[in-house]
Amino acid sequence: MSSEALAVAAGVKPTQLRKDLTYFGQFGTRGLGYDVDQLAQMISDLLGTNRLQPVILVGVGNLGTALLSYRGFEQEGFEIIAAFDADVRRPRDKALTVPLYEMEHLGRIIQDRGVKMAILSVPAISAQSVANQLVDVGISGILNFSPSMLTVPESVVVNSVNLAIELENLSYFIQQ
Amino acid sequence: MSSEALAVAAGVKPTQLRKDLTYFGQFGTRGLGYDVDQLAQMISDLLGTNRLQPVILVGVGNLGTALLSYRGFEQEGFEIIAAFDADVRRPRDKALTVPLYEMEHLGRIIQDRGVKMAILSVPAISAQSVANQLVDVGISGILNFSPSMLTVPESVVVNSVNLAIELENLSYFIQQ
DNA sequence: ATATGTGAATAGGTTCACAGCC
DNA sequence: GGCTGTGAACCTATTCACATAT
Repeated sequence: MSSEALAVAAGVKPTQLRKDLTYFGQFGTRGLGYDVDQLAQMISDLLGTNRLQPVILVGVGNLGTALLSYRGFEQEGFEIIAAFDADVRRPRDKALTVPLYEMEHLGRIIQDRGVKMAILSVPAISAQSVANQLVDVGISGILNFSPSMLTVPESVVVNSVNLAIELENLSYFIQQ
Repeated sequence: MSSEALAVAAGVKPTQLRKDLTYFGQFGTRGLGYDVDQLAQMISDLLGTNRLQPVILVGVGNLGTALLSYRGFEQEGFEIIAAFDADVRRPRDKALTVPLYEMEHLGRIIQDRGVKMAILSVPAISAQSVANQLVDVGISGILNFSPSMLTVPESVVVNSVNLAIELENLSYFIQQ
């Protein structure tokens, strides 16, 4: 497949796609294009999604519950192996398939299962305190859904997704 | 409040914050800083979040249900006034507070309520077809949660959030 | 003939440094 | 004295143009 065709599929320009790929090596054949399987394998290796990665989720409220039942993660090679909440007895409307634990078991489970990444879906007010706990037990990546700035050591990576801001963004660009 | 203090709160550099603000005007006082209330008002005007904006949601599955019960949107001035699904009778585990309609009522409700923006949380397979329907009934902004590239007319703005990609992103940066 | 890989050119965004104003 | 606003300098990212390989 040519960079032209791949670029159309990805919604970028062909030169952009080629330039980006070359930062990681040479994967195409001149006059021919790219081997899609080989390319997918390479990207999967690069992202670490070639083998199933265990992930935990902290904060099983509305959003947390939805993220637990969201199929998209496992399709990309992630498995949410455990969920944690400050109140495990709080009423929840769905029979969870993922085991739900008290916060005190965080350290043990992360260590036992070699978990590197955590999904954080707690209210803004407790986000920093839970982030601190995650850092303490050795988590190295946090996907933060709470609308708050997290302060963490340099060695820990935070990726924040703020759903309300995504809507605000859209609201700005459609200028009413 | 100084740009220094605001920048710390926002997690950016003070010069960045000042430069960005000046693209929309002059809001600070030299030697003194910014009036926070006035600044918040200005940004709210700019984003169109100064008055409550009606929004609809299409696709009431796992993620859609969660988004409906997510409080973050209304806090920022958005109200999800209606939800739509191809199958309104599909079993759902939560008593929805938002009215749920068949897709055929899309046009009428959008017109009646002056809705400009839609949240799209349908499976990837039906995303483009539903996006087309949204465009047809006059929606001008789509917040897309499905893992697919949407093709829409120039006049329509799409903002895509792919939760799995956000995790992959994190996975890459923590290089295992 | 066709399509990649890449240096050079261009565009875009961030930071610096300081003049200007309170 | 303190802090904003902003041109200039710098850095990063995208696009062009074409040599290179099949």
